[in-house]
Amino acid sequence: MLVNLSAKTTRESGGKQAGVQSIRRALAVIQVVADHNRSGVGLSKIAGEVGLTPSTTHRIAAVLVDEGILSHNGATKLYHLGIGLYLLGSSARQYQVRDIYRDTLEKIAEQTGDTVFLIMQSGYDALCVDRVVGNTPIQILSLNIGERRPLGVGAGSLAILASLPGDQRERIMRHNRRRYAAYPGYSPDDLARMIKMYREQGFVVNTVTPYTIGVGTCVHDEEGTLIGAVSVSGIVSQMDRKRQKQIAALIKSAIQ
Amino acid sequence: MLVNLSAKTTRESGGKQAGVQSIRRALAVIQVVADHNRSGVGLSKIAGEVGLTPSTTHRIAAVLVDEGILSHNGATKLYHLGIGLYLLGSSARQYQVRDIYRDTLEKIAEQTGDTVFLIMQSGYDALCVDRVVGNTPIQILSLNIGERRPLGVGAGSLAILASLPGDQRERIMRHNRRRYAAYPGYSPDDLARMIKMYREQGFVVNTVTPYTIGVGTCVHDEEGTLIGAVSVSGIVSQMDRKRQKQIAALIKSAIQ
DNA sequence: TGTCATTTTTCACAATGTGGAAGGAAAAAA
DNA sequence: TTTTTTCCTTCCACATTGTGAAAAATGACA
Repeated sequence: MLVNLSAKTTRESGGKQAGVQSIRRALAVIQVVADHNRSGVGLSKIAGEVGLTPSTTHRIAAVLVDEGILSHNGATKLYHLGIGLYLLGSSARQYQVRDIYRDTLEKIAEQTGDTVFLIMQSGYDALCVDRVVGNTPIQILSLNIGERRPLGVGAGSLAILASLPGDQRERIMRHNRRRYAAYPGYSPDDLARMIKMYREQGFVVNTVTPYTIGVGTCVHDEEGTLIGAVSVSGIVSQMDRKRQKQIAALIKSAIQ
Repeated sequence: MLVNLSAKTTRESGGKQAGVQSIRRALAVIQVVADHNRSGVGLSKIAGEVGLTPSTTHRIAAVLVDEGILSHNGATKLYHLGIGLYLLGSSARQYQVRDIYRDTLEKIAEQTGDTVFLIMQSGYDALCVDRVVGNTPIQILSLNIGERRPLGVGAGSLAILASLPGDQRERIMRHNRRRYAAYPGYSPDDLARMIKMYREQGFVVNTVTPYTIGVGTCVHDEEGTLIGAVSVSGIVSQMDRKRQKQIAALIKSAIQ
């Protein structure tokens, strides 16, 4: 074998799981085409960039075209992204707000030096839609983009829960009751206290990962509809009461 | 084998090409998750819908999660679409206008009964971004969504070329000179004549597929920037000069 | 505590995916 | 024009990769 992408000489060695080579390769092909989507890419260039033989690349690209993920121009022989990929991506519209708040998050991260999160509600969950890290040496990365937590767990997550109408909030908390048990400091009493805090002062402060503190507040659109929440996380020692208030004020002014 | 998705008993039988089973399966898994993206889906439901065993489905879903295409909630065991899929879909932004003009195209298709196309420029190509078929028994489907033609070939395509500034137009026509040769009725003289027609009367009429005629005109945004073109295709016998003008007027009023 | 419904891991087997080689097709050079 | 080069596509023997039944693990519910 000329190329050995995932460095696997025998099954299961190397660490990566086995049995999915071709799927990984297909995704790599799609990524290369995405990188050259504007002008299009030829087969041999794709093959070169993913490190496969032209024949294997051709077979993979042919299925992707057949499935509408890529499109192929018979005259120019160039591959572009297909309508199928766009439609699939459009199904993932939970991430759309990301584009709107990117700049705002970056601004907050720059001014605080801490990690900033954009959180949205998704059913009974809080979904992390975006994350920007600051330039402070210690960053809180316990929550990745695309990850979910029970609605209520985490600063942004809790801010959303607290600002929901009472009946919805009750239903969600009842549904998540068992899930809260996995997090220390999320007893019904703790939750009630934090929700009250949010309603009184307009932001919430809490801890999910030990030794860290998050400060969060909700984001609404011009009409006052709830969109999601923005939160900033740092280590406990750098998050005294005064700084918490400053950060809450900073978030609010950044999101207008 | 319990299930036989692409009906393939021995290699290469059945018609579909061999050697890509797992990629097709992975795409099927993504599609099922997309269908249940709002609420999330469990493994056994995915397995049931794509017709695979839980173990195979699990392996496929695990790679997709690892690659960020899907996301998986460890607590609820539900799968959702991942940020990776959204980002890939965002790379295919050439299809974005589609969402804006969908309704307009459908309206035109209903009123004319013919096939309506939304065409955009993409480099030296015209890209078919959307297509809506009418209710007339004969429909012109020679151009599929995602397909490309040299800019200038086709009614919408030609309308775009004709409305570009002179120097750009020259450069594109020079680049495409050889490609035009594949289409009858696309000599330099023919092209010049059709471009002149567009500039004089605001729409263009031409033939790519024999026995069919397309009528096309450009779409601009509020500021007058060129977005693309809309065209209507029907069979020659139903496209006399009078109807061509009617259709051109109809398109123009529909797109405002 | 035990039962039931899931998800996850394991493993022997062969079907699927592989890439070298050869055939085409089209562009570039002579 | 013909030759050379480059790139795309098809073919096929081989073994790596993907498969699914079964077993193990997890968790919900009573």
